[in-house]
Amino acid sequence: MVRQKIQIKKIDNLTARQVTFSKRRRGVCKKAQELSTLCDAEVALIVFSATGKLFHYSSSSMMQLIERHRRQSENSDKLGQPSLQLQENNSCGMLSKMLEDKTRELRNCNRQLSGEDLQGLDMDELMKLEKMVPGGLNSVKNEKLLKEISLLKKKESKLLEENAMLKQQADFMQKSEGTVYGIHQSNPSECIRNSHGYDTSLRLGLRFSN
Amino acid sequence: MVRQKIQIKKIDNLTARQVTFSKRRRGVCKKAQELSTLCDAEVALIVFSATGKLFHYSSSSMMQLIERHRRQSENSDKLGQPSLQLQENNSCGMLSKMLEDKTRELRNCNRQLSGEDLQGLDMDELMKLEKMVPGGLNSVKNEKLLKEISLLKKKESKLLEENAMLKQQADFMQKSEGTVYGIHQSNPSECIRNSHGYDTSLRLGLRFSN
DNA sequence: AACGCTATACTTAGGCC
DNA sequence: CGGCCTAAGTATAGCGT
Repeated sequence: MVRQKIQIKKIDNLTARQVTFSKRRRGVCKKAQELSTLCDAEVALIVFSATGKLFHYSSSSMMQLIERHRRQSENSDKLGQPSLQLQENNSCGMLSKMLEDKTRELRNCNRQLSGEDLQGLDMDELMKLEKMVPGGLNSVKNEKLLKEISLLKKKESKLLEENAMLKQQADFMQKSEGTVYGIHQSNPSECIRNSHGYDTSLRLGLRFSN
Repeated sequence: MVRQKIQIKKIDNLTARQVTFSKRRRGVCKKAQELSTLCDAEVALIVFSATGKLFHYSSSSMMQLIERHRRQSENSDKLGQPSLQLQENNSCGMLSKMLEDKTRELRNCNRQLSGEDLQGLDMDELMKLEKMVPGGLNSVKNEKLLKEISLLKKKESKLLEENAMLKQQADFMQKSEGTVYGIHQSNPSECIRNSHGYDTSLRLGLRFSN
């Protein structure tokens, strides 16, 4: 329960990641808003969740801010770009290059999933693939095994408890045939305790004297 | 020198405002970055200082994110934007849309490879998969876990057996004695119940005649 | 999944260079 | 403007519900 310092890297556990996302997303939004208010700045924030959901904040008009950003960043690129036209072409070119990359990556990915052999890939691509497969299967499986173990352990202790109970019961019956069964407990030391230290006889609503 | 809680309103003092701006701007940027890394989200942040200076951060391509935002928010603006045609004709937009599709597809792919989609599978299916996947899953650790599980299962069945026997014994003794164990509750209010309010004696399969 | 809690990690106001 | 410092104020990880 002691909060740990966390590494800034992708959170493995899906649920935890979603929870953190929703918490931190609100956090960032708040910060962005505060910045805008406190310092009279214009702020736009766009967030896409891993599942593609969109969240955004902007201190004024998002469109306006984006427009302004586009103009300004063009200007700051200004080291004598041959022409605006060319630059536009460049962004398109960049996009299409990225598209190409993604397509190739995707192809590798599918190959991997369908178990095709990787003979045709070169070293670089193999390295990339290695990074992409972090032994997820192993970890999922391990988790399952661990869960099963803990479940079994719980079962075991329950059974043990019940067992002890029954034994005691049998013992008692043998010893005290025909006696009176009062509701007092004269000897605390005979109190039946389970592994948790609780007096189980209480739970049964039974009391036996001897 | 005692730090005050600050109001979220424009800071009057110019210098203080600038200092705060620069500090908080970095703060927000960092948060945005962390969000993107931790939660596998795409984040774009645009900030204009009051003096018009531009700062920005984006987890991937700012252009792509803005494009995507534009499309997505148009979609949520619903029907018949006249700009739809225009948008389709915009080659950058089209490229970026394709890129986005690929990215999403790739993400799904990677998710599958990294095991997130395997959470729903049961052990048998996992074992099957294990045989299909080349990476050495026959780790010592796994074997140990499996051994522990089988041990626990053995224990469990032993206990169950023993338990059943004891119960039988108890039953038998009760019947053969045919006696009354004064546990009948003349006063319901005296029934001791556990914290859940259940009468546990039932759960133990014990019966007392009266 | 969203909300509440609490201890702890992180951010940052206010100083001073 | 950017660093460094400290104490105060906030955000949030890890729980439970």
